[in-house]
Amino acid sequence: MRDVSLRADAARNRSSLLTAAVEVFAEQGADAPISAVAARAGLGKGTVFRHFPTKDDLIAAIVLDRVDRLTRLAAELIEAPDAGAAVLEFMRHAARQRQRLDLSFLAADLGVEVGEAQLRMSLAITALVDRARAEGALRADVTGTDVMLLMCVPNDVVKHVPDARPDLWERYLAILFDGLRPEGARPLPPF
Amino acid sequence: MRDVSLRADAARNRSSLLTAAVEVFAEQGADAPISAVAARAGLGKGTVFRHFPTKDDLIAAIVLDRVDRLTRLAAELIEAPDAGAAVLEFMRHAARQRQRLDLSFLAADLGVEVGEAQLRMSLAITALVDRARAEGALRADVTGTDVMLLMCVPNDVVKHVPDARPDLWERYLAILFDGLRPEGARPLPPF
Amino acid sequence: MRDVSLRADAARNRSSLLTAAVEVFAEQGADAPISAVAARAGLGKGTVFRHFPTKDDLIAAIVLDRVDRLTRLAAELIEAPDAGAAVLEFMRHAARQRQRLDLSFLAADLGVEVGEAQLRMSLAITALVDRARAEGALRADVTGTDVMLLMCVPNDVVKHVPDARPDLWERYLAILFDGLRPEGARPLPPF
Amino acid sequence: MRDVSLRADAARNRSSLLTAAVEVFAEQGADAPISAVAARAGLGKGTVFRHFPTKDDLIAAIVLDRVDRLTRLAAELIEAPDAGAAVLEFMRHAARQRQRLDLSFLAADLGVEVGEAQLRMSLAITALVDRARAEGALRADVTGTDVMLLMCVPNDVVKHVPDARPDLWERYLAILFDGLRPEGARPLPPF
DNA sequence: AATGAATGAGGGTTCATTCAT
DNA sequence: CATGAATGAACCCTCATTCAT
Repeated sequence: MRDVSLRADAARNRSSLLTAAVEVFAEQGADAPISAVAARAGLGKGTVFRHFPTKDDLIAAIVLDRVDRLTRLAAELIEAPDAGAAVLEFMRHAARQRQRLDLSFLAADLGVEVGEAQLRMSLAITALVDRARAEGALRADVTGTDVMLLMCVPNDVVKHVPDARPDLWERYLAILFDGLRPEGARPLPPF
Repeated sequence: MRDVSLRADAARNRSSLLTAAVEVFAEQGADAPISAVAARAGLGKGTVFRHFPTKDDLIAAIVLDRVDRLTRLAAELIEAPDAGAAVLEFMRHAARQRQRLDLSFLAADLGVEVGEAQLRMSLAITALVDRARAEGALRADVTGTDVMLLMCVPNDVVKHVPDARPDLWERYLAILFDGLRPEGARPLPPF
Repeated sequence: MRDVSLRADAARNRSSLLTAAVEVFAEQGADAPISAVAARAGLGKGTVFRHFPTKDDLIAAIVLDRVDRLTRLAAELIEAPDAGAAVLEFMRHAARQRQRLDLSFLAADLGVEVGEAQLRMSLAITALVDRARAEGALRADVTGTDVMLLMCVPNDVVKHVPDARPDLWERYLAILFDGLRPEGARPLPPF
Repeated sequence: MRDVSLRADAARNRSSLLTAAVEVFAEQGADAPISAVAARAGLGKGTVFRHFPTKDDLIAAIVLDRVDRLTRLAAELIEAPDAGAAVLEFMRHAARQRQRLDLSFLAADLGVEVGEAQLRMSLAITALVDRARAEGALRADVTGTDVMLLMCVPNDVVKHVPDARPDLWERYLAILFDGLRPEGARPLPPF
């Protein structure tokens, strides 16, 4: 009973830390000190290291969480009736994540676990995109990898606009998605 | 003549430093140590300081150079016969710069000089884009600011792909530019 | 009790650091490197920062300690039966502090806290001096401020004598105090 | 003819540098950068080192100048009719030098030349003081060394008073000199 | 002889990480 | 388990000094 409760505590702390880290890194960038994360979570600095032996581990955990979330989303959307709308919906979700951990969350050096998660996400997105393409909702020469690479663009772009309206990213998602549609598509350079 | 040669030495060093800094920052990110830049340039650490009193000054110099280059390019292209092709050419150039100092080079806190240069670039791009739009080469609801924000995307996107072919960015420029064309354009959310 | 012991450790270190800093600054001047202080205290460089976020904070802490000590001393001596002897005693104590942080500890830019402490000290000294003057133990035209400015002189003077006997400062305190006595006093230029 | 003019140039530069150094060190302290001295003198940094191979050499030169000046002054005053007034005059001169190179100009590690100059000054002052003491203008137990050590006190003391009237040092010279007079003198601790 | 560019040692400060309590 | 004190590597920056021009 006791260690159960302890584990509950630990799990709660781990979760607080992840939340705090996402916030802090979003606000201050990924080079924010660990102490800031600890403070935000209302915990001691040492506790962060108990849960994440390394700062990189903490970042990896954040990315893992995010990637898995997107994988699940893609898996759900695969059953949507309108595949094109599903891809758009997927990109909308990806872009909405107002986290400063931008495209770099695709970085290669985040450990095996994250790598595997990225692979799973890649497969799920590819499935989604393949279906949309088959239905003619996307241009013929676009792949799941393309979508994966592009999905953060709206958010990234907007990050550098001071005082932007919070939904400005939708504008760039729209432009981008128009570029993914079959209408008026010109042949793409190879991948 | 003599003091010219003196300055020639210094100017060459300054230029070496800028080149080295672009390379190093591209490889390691903008938080690479100044000493790495100095080493790459084959110069002493103190020499960097002599030319750029602050690391921020160094970064600002890089950005200033890049921005001014783009401004000049836009100014030249304004006279091109095909305005749409000119915008594409402009974006191609912007995307080709293999520098990790990505979109963030639009950041606000780089000093007045850079701010003014950014404004000049913004005006030049807007002129270019306005003309292309007037000719029907771009969708009716796209602005110079949009292009300015999007021009680095191809490069940014590709940076996270390990072992990518060096011209992969062209693929994403093509997608993006298709999104900027009038064909199949659906109305955009406001800026 | 336990966290008391934790704090006891930290407090001991803080105190070691202050002691070490006083010694090192006395020997090498206030521009001695922080690392020297740390080494003298047998602690890591970072520990100094933990306790005193800035070198100036460390200096301010030393000065604050010294000023408060003198304020307490003056407050005690105000009840002494012989006010003239009390002032002499006070100056003796002030001069005895073998610290190279000499008169400059009256410098203005040490932060509010030190400023307030200096004010308190000033008031306490003035009270002491006023009483002594009223009793005829000091010349009529001397003020607390004068004493405050002069109290470090014996120590300062002696610091430049190589191989001086350790109590040489008493000689100059005697001369100085004779100058503060009413006997043979000639009118002073104004403050 | 030419190298004569060159030497004249050099001598003028040397003198400019000394003046500039005195000013700069007085304003910013002795840790002011050499470049500040060079700038003040309107010369290049390298020229400073041509004249004074080391910063310490520059400081030594300043001190040497000052010490010799005081030696000459003492030598002149030895012939004054009123020996007591002569000592006071001497101290007045010493105190008037508004230079931040305070008492520390007695420091031991300034090189042989300065050491010898200090010795000469010491002898000259001692002669002056001995005569004044013999005439009963100074207390019987005061020595030339005492005066040498005390002569900078007025200036030192005042340096720490913000917004002091420029002649405030006279006040402390008066107090000090009253302490050196025979009236009311109490026996001194030994040297 | 003068200049100022180049150098690199050294100082203050930050922060990931370890560890005693 | 949690805490936060201690640590030291690493960074930016300053400046005395050297040296090519």
